[in-house]
Amino acid sequence: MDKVNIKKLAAELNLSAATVSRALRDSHEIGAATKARVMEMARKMNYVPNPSASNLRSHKSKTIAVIVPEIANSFFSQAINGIEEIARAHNYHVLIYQTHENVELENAFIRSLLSGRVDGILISIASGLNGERNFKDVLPVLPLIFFDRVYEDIEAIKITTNDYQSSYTATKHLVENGCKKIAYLKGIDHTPAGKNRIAGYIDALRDSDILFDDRLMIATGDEQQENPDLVKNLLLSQKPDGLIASIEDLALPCYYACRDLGLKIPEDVKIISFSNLKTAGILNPSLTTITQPAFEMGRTAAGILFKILNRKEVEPNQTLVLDSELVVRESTGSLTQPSPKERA
Amino acid sequence: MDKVNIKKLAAELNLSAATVSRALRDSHEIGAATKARVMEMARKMNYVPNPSASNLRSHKSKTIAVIVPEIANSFFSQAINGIEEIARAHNYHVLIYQTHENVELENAFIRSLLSGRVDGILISIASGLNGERNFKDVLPVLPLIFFDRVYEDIEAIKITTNDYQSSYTATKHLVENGCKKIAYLKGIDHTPAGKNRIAGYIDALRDSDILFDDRLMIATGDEQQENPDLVKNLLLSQKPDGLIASIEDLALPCYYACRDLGLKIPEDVKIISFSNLKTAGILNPSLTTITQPAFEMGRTAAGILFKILNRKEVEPNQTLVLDSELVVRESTGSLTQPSPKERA
DNA sequence: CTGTTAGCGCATTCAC
DNA sequence: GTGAATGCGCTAACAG
Repeated sequence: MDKVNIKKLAAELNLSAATVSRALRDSHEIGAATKARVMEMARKMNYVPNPSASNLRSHKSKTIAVIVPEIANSFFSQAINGIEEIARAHNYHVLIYQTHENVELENAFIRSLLSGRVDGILISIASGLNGERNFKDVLPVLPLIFFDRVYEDIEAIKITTNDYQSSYTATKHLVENGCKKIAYLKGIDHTPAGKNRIAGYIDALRDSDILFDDRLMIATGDEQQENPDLVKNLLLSQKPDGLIASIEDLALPCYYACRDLGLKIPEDVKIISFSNLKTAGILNPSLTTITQPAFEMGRTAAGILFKILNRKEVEPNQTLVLDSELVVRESTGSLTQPSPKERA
Repeated sequence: MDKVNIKKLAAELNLSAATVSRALRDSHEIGAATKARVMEMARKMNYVPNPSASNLRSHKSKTIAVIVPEIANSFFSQAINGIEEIARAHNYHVLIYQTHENVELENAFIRSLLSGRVDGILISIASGLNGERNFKDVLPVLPLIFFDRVYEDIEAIKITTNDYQSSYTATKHLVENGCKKIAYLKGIDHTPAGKNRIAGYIDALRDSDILFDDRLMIATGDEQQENPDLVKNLLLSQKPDGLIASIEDLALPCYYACRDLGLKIPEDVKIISFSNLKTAGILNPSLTTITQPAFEMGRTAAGILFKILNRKEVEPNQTLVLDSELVVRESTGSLTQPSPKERA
């Protein structure tokens, strides 16, 4: 039975419930000897505190929420990994919600979290057009930290990656490897990340004295089905010698499009894709990827949240920008060192 | 402020707290008119119920826990995706814990969940040697459902995939495609899944009149670093013409080993890997994979849990076996249809 | 159909 | 240092 509560512990120890409660919380006004006795008995009786009762009284849930578009996405699952580790270190619990890019669902989640169920929220927002968002209602009530998919129209703590820079670097990398016509495959292009990636591409072209040709920049769809054809059409009509896939899901369509057309990678077309798949190099030894520090981002976001929860100094409304990594794989077989085992 | 509670609502409405509570919970003993009034006022006053108070009284947390070895693993993240969707449909919240294959951590999580924090647990157990497990202490207190990594020494509801059959099929597939010497790369081999995969391989060889040669079955390590070399040694010393990678992480080492040795896939060596990576086909058009129905498994496990929570009929101690899928990719470019968009 | 009473388990006043 | 009382917000049990 799980009926062991503070009262029973107290009775067993000939102490009052208040004393036991204090001893368990390691209060300074309890003698060391008593504390030891209480702890010992708690262990022996297999006492487990009731979090609901504790929350109700203390207004601390020991729980944080993570809201992301999709869990089964290598970036977000790595970020959640990082968050979970930090939470665990603080003896906190982690609630997970996925919005599937649906803003209304996101709002519903947030609303339901305004009830004291959690002490803070980490969010990577849904890409749905920025309709009604009620983030402003959250901030006075709970710490809210944005990571990766940040919300622009609000002053808050935000953690992103240098999308502009990495896209710029990627484009430059292709130029330096001889590409003259570099195409860009857009993903979700109304987010800050999407915009920054496009800007980096365009600026890198400009700085390389290559004329930007908007026929080389195409929108892609949600479905895996159509994208290979979109890329094929692009390859046929524009004959680019380089491709930048601005999101992970576009790497595979590029690969298949090239194969179907008999184009060799990287001899005929060089490809760089944004991707957090650890096995991305598998695609082709020549596939260069831009990898976001998802795990680190999760840890960082959670770290800041716990600083706030522990009332430590935190720079308000800061925007932290973490570096992405351009991973170039040589066809010699020695692949650039992947990031070290993350949980080491 | 979030100070609106049932009492204030009641005062505003000239009703008792109990009536308001019942109205909000849509109790059948409240008149439609009153319900409407209450709901209206609740909305107007922006009332959000306090879950801790509710839990404390009702012993229902509206929360379930998911315990997995790693979140950032395509199989588990897809499973969590499925779980989250079902939980969402039931207006439940989902707590996530990762054990990193550490049994003690797993025990600690479970122990902390015996406090009323959750109404049920879905678990895929850590692979650490089956030391002290306290699953038996859980069952009388909470519904506990095992998925994928099930615990053998307990009577409980378990959901797995047909590891034996899929490994058997994979081996047969290689034989039918001309392989005579098929090597097997072991992952974690003391789990039921690991054992079943090995058994399927061995039985398929036997049924194909191929002598099992244990030099063709090698253990692999945790680190990406060493595995390519292990595979290389195997390829050099045994010269197999087929490889079965029993876990996802082994596909890449196989690929690199072949490349480093100048072996062509699939001409010189055919490879089949267990893998849940949607982009696995990316490796090589000829890579055949065995894909587990992770999403479906998550949905199924959660579905059964909610049946239990809703006191519906559930066959006790059932073991459900879902089918894995052998996905053969043709080098013609038409890849076998991937599973349909999961959240459709 | 609605109100009154009581108490879930704990942490925080105050006393002493 | 410790104990006795009080109430966090809600819902179950019992009235009526």
